[in-house]
Amino acid sequence: MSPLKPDLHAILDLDRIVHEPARLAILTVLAAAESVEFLFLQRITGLSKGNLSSHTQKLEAAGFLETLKAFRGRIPVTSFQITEDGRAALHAYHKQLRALLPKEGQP
Amino acid sequence: MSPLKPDLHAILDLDRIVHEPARLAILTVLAAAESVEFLFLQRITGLSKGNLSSHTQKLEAAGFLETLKAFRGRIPVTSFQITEDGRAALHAYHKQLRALLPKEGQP
DNA sequence: TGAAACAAGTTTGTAATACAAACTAGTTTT
DNA sequence: AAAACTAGTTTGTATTACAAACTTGTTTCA
Repeated sequence: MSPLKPDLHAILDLDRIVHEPARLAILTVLAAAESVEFLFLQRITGLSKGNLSSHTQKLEAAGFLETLKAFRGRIPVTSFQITEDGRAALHAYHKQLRALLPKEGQP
Repeated sequence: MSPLKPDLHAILDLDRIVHEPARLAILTVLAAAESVEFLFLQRITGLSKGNLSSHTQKLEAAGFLETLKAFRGRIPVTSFQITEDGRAALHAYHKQLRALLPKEGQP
């Protein structure tokens, strides 16, 4: 069988929740920290508040992160934590990408 | 500066034309052959005709492939060829992905 | 011969999406 | 107490991915 075919299906089967750049960026940050605050996330990603809010909601609906609402003094602070499922999904996504990326300098 | 930030922008700057899985699959096939016929492409990707047609149109509009219409006997046959721009975009995309993928087995 | 089935794509309609503007609810400043 | 600020969410919109239905032509069959 052609060596191309499996790669093609790997491409078409990529997890779309993770594949979206904004969400991949969010998960990447969350994977590197215990927990991350909304405003910090907004600043380093450059996403608008509305857009960030909807992506985190989508990631939460997928079970890939948890939202923690707290107060600092009297100001509300929303933080996010990646879940085990989220970490697994991110690793699986990385693995899929590695599998379909040609080696550097390959035709 | 945090080592995370550049990666984040690499993620958010991914070329959306190439990033879409269906189109990435198409470009991947085209990059491996002189030219590829519509129906062959449809069969190995599993995309519907309509979907394949609109993705190839989008890739053509981006200048990433060329559409060649011919006849085999009296039956029309549409073939596609990746352009230099398309190949460059695909390679750039691969490079960006490599840059942002953590090494295997890294936290 | 002409009707029905088939081939190769394209156009059209639709549901889902990404995104930012506008809004909400509360707090601090003036 | 009014104005300005903070932290997010909801709403509206333009784009998109996708498949169903259509178009144009060819072959088969009655």
